[in-house]
Amino acid sequence: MPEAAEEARPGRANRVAKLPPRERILDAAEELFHAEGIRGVGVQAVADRAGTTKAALYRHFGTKDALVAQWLLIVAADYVAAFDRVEERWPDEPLAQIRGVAAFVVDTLSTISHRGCPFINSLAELPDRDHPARQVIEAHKARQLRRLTAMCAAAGLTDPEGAAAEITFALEGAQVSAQNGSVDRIGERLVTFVDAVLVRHTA
Amino acid sequence: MPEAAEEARPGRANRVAKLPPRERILDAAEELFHAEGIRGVGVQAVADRAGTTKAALYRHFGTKDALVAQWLLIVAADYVAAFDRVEERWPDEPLAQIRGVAAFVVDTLSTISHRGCPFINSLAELPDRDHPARQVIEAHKARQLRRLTAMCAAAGLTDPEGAAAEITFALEGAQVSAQNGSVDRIGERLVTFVDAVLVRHTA
DNA sequence: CTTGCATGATACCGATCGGTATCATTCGGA
DNA sequence: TCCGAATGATACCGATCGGTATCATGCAAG
Repeated sequence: MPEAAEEARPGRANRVAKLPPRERILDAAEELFHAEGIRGVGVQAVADRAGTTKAALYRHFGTKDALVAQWLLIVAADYVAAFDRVEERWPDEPLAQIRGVAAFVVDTLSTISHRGCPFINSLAELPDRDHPARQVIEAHKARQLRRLTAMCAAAGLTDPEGAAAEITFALEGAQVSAQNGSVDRIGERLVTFVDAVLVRHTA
Repeated sequence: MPEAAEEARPGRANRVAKLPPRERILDAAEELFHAEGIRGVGVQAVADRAGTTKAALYRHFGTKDALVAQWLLIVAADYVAAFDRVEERWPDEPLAQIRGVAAFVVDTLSTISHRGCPFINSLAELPDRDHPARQVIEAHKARQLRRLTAMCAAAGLTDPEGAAAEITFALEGAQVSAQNGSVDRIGERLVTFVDAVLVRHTA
């Protein structure tokens, strides 16, 4: 039974084992960049984790910075998918959509256990405003705020921009607080909090 | 006029010129770590900026990690001083104290122009939970939350812990939003927001 | 005046960094 | 079947990293 060797490493590994190198590298990058930080992980470590070599990594991405940008593009796509999901699940119910977005962030709070939001962390690690990953981050933040504002407007809230800004505060503050672990019961507090914002902005 | 040479470099530099090396190093570290990130600044660069040498740096701090911890201790002391100030300025007026703390954070929002909160950034750059600077960060966050909770309790708010947690969300979320620049008029929004929290938790 | 300590300058250490070059192997499509 | 592209392995490059050792200077207290 030769294929039994696939279960040698548990979890993610065997699922990834036979993917093309580009996918394996992105998978390894996601894991390592998030766990150790961008500047704390060398390209050799990423290649090793992906079961390939530095040469293959540079053939596909050309630069470590480009790899970082590609990784953040994937993370951003997860958020886009989450917004799509809540819009599909509660059509014509913008208030439910907003609560759905908050619930999505609450879910990520446990997933990203104590290592925080990849975008916030990357922003701290990439002070260079010309870094290719910065464009990805800014585009993501702008898109998220735009969709949130649209939901607030559709819900008939007074001052949709203000409501969306406050909700953004709360979402990002919750992720930071979860990272440093000083505040407990963050998920519940965040939901309560977003509800309060919605109520206050309702005529 | 020999002392006229002191005004050769504008701003901070001449004030620092004749301080003992330890102070100059901490001053340079504060500037560089915040601007470029901890991992983005080498000890040689800190020593150069301080007008001294690596040898002197290691004589005083022993380790780069220890220097980072000392730097964060100073930043934390600034926050402690801010809390002391609002308590001294509005004794027996806890609501005014809380608003004063929020105003202090609003002030820092422009000071730390687009480079974010040193604690949040350092947390992203130091994934190692045993890093000496982590203890400084955790102690700071815990102390800040404790004092904020005490103010909320003194103000007679229902659920002081909840109110303090929500205010913490807002303060940290505002700093992150200021860093990525996606949200405008952050200062006003933060003040509005904290007021709303106080109102909602008032019986 | 002299002694002693902190400082500044410099060279050096091994390790690791991002990135490149070379070459044998493998594998899928014509 | 054969060919060409993609892959894996490995060695190498210059630069920089955190950290150490050495030594001459300068300054301040005895």
